[in-house]
Amino acid sequence: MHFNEFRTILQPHLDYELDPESEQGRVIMHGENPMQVIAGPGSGKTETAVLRVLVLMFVMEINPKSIIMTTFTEKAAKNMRDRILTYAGFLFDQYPDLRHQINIYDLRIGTLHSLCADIMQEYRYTGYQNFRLMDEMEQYLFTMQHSNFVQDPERFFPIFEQFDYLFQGYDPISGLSGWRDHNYPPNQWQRTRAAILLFNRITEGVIDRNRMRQAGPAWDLLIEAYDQYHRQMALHQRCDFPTIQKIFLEFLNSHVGRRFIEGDPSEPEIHPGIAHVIVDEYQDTNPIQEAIYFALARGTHNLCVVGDDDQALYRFRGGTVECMVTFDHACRHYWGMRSTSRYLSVNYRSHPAIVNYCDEYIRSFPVMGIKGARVEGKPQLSAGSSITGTYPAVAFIRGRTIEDTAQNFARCVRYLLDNHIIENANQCALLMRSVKESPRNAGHFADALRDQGILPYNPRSRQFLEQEEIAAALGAFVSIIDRNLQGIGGVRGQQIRDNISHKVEEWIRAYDRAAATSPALRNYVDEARQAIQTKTQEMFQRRDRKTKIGVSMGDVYYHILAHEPFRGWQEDPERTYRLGQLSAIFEQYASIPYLDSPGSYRGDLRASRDRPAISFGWLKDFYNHLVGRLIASGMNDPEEEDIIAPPNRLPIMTVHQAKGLEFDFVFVYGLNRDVEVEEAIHLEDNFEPFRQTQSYIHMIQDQRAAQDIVRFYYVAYSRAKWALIQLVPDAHLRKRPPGFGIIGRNLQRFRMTHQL
DNA sequence: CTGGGTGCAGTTTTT
DNA sequence: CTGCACCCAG
Repeated sequence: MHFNEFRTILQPHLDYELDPESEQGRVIMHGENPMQVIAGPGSGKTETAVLRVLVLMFVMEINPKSIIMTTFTEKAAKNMRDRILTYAGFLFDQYPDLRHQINIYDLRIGTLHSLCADIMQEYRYTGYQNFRLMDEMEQYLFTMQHSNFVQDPERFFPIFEQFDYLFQGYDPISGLSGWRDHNYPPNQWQRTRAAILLFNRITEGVIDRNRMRQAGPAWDLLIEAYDQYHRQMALHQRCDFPTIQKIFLEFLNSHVGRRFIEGDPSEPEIHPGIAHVIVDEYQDTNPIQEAIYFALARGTHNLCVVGDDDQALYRFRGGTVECMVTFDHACRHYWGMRSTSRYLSVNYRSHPAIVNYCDEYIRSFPVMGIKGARVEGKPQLSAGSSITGTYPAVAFIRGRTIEDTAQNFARCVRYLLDNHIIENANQCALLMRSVKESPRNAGHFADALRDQGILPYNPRSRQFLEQEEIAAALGAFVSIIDRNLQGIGGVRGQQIRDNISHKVEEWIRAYDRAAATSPALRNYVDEARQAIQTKTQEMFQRRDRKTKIGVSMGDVYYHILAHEPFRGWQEDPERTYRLGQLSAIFEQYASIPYLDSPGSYRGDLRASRDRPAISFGWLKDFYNHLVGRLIASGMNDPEEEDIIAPPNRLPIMTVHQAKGLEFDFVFVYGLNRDVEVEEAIHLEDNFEPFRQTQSYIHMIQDQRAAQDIVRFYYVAYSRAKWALIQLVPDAHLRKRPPGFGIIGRNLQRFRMTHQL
């Protein structure tokens, strides 16, 4: 198909001109060799990437199977796939025969992790056979129980000292902040968290292990712990998120991988090779992902990366905007060639005043002018949307206290609705750092909205454990296995014991409330407890040296759910979803094998050898590992998959959640975020000397911390289409001289706008 | 408008 | 434990 036909078919479905001579057109029509597309907010970067893929398939007649397209999140990947299917549908409608020639479903599109898993599966790569990819919770439980870093703190003490900054934060379980007494190791939860951070860093940072080993005893020990953790994963056929990428990189360098990348002329249908690699959200790429992309495209050099260096938000995950800023450098390093740079700088999303505000905002910070902070030669944003009007498109709302500010905000939304400036509350969004409904965070805002008769939509408020059905299910479970809460006595640390028993008592009260309406539930719980009691008694009298009771956690849990009120609750999809999540967590815990006895799992209730009861050690581990983790983590409510916010609900979200989205009215709260050098920055610096690809950019920690904050607000501000309204309680202005530091400048800038 | 005392709550994000 | 939001006295 010629491009002109392609354009004629699609143009009626687009709200902009598809022009091959425009900057967008040049991206779409770009042929061979590496290209980076630097695209500002609202410039249609995903649309451009999608059209490029369509042109590759329909105009340039590239086999879909040889095109790889990836992005950062599942949601974004789904969005891209949907758009491609929609546009491809229009093209097929005009040329039905093409359906037989172009199989759109062959396109390799998804998050990098899902592609890694799929491709290695397809090629039956021996390094990744029957592995279970662990999610965050599983990795946590697995690491806690299988890593010597956690299990043998004496040996790895030097690492704790070396990375003491990983133990500085507040620990919700022990109620302590920081690692106070260096005569003792940090507690097991802190050690687990640190182990995961360090292990993930080593993998994601593409670390040269030999260089690290030679750097000193603590580094040598770290590699020892890392290797031991990886041996455990291999032994138990498990894999974590960074490691699947590491294995994939090994696959790409293997014989099979070569066939995948370069193709197999004897079977071109099955192994066409990789012709094009297109990566969206490239600014959040980490070194191992960069290595994967350059490996995938090594045959043709057709690597197209799309992103906005100013919207990099994922340093905590090892993401480094450096990958974007130094893309050209990387192309020279890997392939000895230069890349083409394209800039999409017309914003089609926002009112010109907002575009201006965002652009001036990011350029007003001297720290953003440092070499390496932004892509060189990046043009200013220009406004291209049809939104006009002389109303105050950038404004702020003040209040004496947080509560006042929240009420003024809710009144403003009410006003917008009453005067039909907006038709639906879901045209707005409230963006803030934490959406927990506590007084410092979203609490007052959610309440104020409700007072105005506007329901907030806040599925990520992490109120999992506070939900009646969850508390009741856990309470029933504990009532069966440990009615007197004896196992809690095995948890070390007074404060920790208190916190855990406080929570567990809450659950038991919730169970009591549920049982009050359901005698059958109470019957079951009492009988089950009795049965376990009898069974352990028998085993004890028989002097049975085995400890298997023959009952699993899952059995008990599902029997609980089979009774009222849980049965009735299962008609509510949200409650069902939450109970399902709890069962998944139980299942994850249950499936963790014991270190010493293969074939036996945590999920099997164990009897004590010394007393007629459930094993104290088993109960202790249950509280320590599962209950402790549940209390510390906080889980989110189910979210509607395709809907950002249901009708008549006002979404409250974090800036990260809002990334990639747009709203007519955006309210931003929490402009007083302070510059702090977080642990991700320390880790970056600590691991930098061992990276296989050395960094070209050297910025001091404070500069990187400041840039992160500027980018954070930039993402928030640039979500707004019609109006951007900042919410500022007086307390946030105190002790912050305008113009002083990042926050002061932030505050100075909003003061130049209108007060509502 | 400032400073000290009191009371309460305790990041966030992804695969 | 630390840090902030808020209150009230000056």
